Amino acid sequence: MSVSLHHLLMQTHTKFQKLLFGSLDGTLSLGQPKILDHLREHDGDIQKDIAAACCIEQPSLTSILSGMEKNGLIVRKTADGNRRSLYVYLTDKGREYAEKIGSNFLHIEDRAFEGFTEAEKKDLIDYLTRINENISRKKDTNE
Amino acid sequence: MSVSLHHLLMQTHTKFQKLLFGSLDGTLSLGQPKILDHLREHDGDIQKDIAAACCIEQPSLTSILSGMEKNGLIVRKTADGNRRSLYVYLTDKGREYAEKIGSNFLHIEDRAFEGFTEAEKKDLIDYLTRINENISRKKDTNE
DNA sequence: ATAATATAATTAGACTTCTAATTATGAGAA
DNA sequence: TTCTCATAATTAGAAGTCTAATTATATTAT
Repeated sequence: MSVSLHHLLMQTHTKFQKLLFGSLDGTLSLGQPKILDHLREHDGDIQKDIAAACCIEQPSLTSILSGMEKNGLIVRKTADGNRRSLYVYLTDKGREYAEKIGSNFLHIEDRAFEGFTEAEKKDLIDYLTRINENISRKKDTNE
Repeated sequence: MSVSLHHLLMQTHTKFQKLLFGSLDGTLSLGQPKILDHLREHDGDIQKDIAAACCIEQPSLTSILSGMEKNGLIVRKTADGNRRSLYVYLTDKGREYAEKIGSNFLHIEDRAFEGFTEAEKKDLIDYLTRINENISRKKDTNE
């Protein structure tokens, strides 16, 4: 019996996360890096969209953002007279950490791809994207 | 800027986990399935090895196993006059759930691999294995 | 044998994450 | 307008996860 896909995904994802976290200076807590990494390219998203992109539920995000706001990494604002949605923005301090995280992720990916040709890299990304689409699709129960 | 590897891993792994959990009957809590899946083929492992295989720290495992033992899914025993290591065994009830989990994982993997040729499947597994080795290796700091 | 070191598991305490329920707001229909 | 339904965020409470420190046991060296 060979290695299962889900076990490989678990192992690889967990190691990635731990490598990133270990590359930081101890200021951030475990749930924060992924949020900062997302905001780095999506500053101003509303909370609902951040939660979806970071693969966590909204209540989990509420909890993490409260800590981040208290520590001056982000601010939450309403806009357009819409008082239901909250728009989230990086502060200068948050931006600094976000850039650091982005850069560290790049280094870790370089290391992960050591020995890969460009074609292999592309294939892996394509395969994972297809896997992702396959399991995201609502299951066809009747055809 | 294309999708990053770590984001794809996060997304795919999380969806895998949620699909599996959603396929169960609500009896198990979130941390338990991966332990049962491991014990399915490694009954009698000591806790240290289970933690490593399931990519969690020992204290996290202690916490999950306590609940599982209380719910009659596993038992912990000493052996060989060694009172330091604890060997973990599935009960009949635990075995039932473990088999169910194994079978559900297979179905989810089938769905994940929809549209893949055998060669593509093999390549994906190989690539992930290489990624995994690359980021597991101690970093060469001086050569 | 005894002391020093290493190892397996646990405890303690903080943060993350989940689901279910609640609050507040927005949008659409009668 | 006003009622109903939908949506965004939060609260509440339980379980998972982490690191640091502790307990208990085993191994190694003197």
